[in-house]
Amino acid sequence: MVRRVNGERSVKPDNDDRSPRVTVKEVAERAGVHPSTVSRALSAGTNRVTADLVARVLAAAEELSYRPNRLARALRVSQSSSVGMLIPDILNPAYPPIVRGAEDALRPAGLSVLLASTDNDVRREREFITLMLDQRVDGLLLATATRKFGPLEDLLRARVPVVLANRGIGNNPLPLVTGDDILGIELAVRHLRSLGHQHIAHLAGTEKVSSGYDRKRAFIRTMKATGAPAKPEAIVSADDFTGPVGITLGESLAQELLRRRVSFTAVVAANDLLAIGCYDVLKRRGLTIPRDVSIIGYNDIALVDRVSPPLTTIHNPLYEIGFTAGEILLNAIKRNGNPSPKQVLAPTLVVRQSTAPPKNPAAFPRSHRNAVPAS
Amino acid sequence: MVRRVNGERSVKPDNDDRSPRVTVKEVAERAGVHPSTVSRALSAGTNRVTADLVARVLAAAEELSYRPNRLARALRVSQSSSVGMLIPDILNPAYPPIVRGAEDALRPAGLSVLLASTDNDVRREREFITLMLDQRVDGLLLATATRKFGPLEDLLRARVPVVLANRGIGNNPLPLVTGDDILGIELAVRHLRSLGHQHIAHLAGTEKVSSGYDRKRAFIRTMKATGAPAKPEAIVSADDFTGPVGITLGESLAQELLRRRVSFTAVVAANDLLAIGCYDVLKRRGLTIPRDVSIIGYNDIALVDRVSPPLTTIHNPLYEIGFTAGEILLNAIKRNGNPSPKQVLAPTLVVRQSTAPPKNPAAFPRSHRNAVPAS
DNA sequence: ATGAAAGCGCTAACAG
DNA sequence: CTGTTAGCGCTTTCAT
Repeated sequence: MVRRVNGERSVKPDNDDRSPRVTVKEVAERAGVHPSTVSRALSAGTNRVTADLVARVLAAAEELSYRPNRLARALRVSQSSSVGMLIPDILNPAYPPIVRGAEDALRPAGLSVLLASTDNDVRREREFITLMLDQRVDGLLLATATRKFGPLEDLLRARVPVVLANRGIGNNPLPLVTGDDILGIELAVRHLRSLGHQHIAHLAGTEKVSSGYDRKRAFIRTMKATGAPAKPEAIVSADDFTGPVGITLGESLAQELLRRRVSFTAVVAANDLLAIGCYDVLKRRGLTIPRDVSIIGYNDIALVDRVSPPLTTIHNPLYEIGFTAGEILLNAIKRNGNPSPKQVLAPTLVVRQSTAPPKNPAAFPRSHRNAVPAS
Repeated sequence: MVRRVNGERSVKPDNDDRSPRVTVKEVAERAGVHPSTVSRALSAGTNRVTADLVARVLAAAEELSYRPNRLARALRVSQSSSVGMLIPDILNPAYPPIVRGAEDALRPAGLSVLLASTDNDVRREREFITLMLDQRVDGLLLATATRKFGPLEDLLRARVPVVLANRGIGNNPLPLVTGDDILGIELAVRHLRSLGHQHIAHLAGTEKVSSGYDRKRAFIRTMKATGAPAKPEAIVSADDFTGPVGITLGESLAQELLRRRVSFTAVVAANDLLAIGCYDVLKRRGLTIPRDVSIIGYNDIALVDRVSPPLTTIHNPLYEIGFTAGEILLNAIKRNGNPSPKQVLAPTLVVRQSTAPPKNPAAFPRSHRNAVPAS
């Protein structure tokens, strides 16, 4: 296609002026030994080769500034010393900490991580998974799983260690590390309830991923458990909209909520970005946070402690999730015991200034535990 | 070290129950042709193989769910179809957009991006560079360059296409894509000057990287050019502190500035994170932004439009920087002409609410262009 | 302890 | 147009 761009100067596929790199063979020549000896000296050191030969080989390698070709090595030993990691969106501030955690767990063991961002697109996800498999990664770290997870079959068949981070799949056959979404939402709702809120709305993430699904269910359950069952109209779901999770989506959800004319004095958002989007809409409507309505987010991403007002949120141990997932993957690769199928890390409530008692403190004694008819 | 965890079940290096994947050979057998024909059919399609053979091969490949081993291919053709990308810190919100841009430029061309975060550590940077070179990446995208750039020699010797993003090195022999830091700071300073500020401080980034260095120099120059030469004490530099760029560093810088008891009514920060750190310190001192002091940031990272008060800043086209760098690298890899040595993208001023005229509007008519004695 | 030879999976050069 | 042969750079038997 792009052939013959340069007319005269491309007789050969011009692979000649690129990196004529040093190989074991040349090191061997210089050290006066056989290539296989070089390999041994370099990997096993003085265990399988006499000390002075090791020295000679090392010297030769040094002088020629030899660097082993990892591709060749990987092909031979069928281990690439790399793992693939998939995240849904690199622009979503929740993921960098997870990535960082995973890297910190894997790197010291000599595993490099190949990162890819799928844009929440299942097609892209599939593509990347097969790409990484074709690359013969030693393991896979997925932070992109959806509840009904298409690639699952392929993955199980590929027999490569896989661990899920942050998002699980239904009836999970794969090890998973996640924050405790149920507990997190419980913390959020109870915080609001104890402040005196009775009418609480929920900006729900997509039910296609476990975090969205679990948080929504936990919301419903906890509301009921605390004697203030949520009205269905008070829950607006990301699934009714398109576009990436983010502030804009939060705006759409909040607008929809307002449109429904359901009364509420507080909202729990499925994540911080949605909460921020909600801020905007409410402010534009002339509402003040938290005086008119309280808002609580989820994840505790960077800078939400600086927005106006500072966001009360559920701190999700994102770094630890990534780190633990990395550790588990590492064990799986090294074949140390059986990985725990599921590891759930506890979130914490961090109270800042976006939540306060409702303006008209509801007549709602703390001891009262009976359900109020929904709607 | 972790040997013999499982006692009995590890006689062989247990490489037996892992992925017995299908190879060309097996596809060839099933299709009743020679392996090389399979290779041809799969890559050149109907150009170099009869249509029905192609069909048969494709069918066989499909049935066996054959996936080519990219490692083997890469070894053979000495092209890995991947490029390495280094960023200083994945937790710094300025970098994800650059990464995303680069990915968007490279992916459609079939190049996958291997990302690594160096933690601003030159040792780690070196490690990663050699690692990627050992991995035979087709090109390198560095957003980590320091002004005196250690690995330069190695890089030039390796003869692999390299392009720098966001940060240049002194007297650059490598293609570079960056925002126009000089212009950006000029915009910032002139904005403040036109508001009437005369005493402006600068929270400078490290001089070890071009952006920090250029911005600081531009600050000094523009201050002088607008007739308000900066006092040396009004410039505090990240180099006097340790730790990662971030909010905490911004706090340290601001504290140091205060400690120096130099008077100022505005500060231009070398980046948004420093500006946010400055917010905190000033607020804690009981100062109000922008009433008591104006602050302007740099980069326009996510959420700074939501902090309190919304940050006036210089919008750096980060995504475009990444994208353009990716394109240039792509051209270099494909050998299309010579890459432009340097491409500078224009930033823009985005005025929000952290800047305002100084409390005591200086007697400083717009037409006045003479220097005021410094200190 | 070291050398020889084979082969990981693929593709390119050469015949026919 | 297709089969044969060889080899990318490395490691790992197998001999010696």
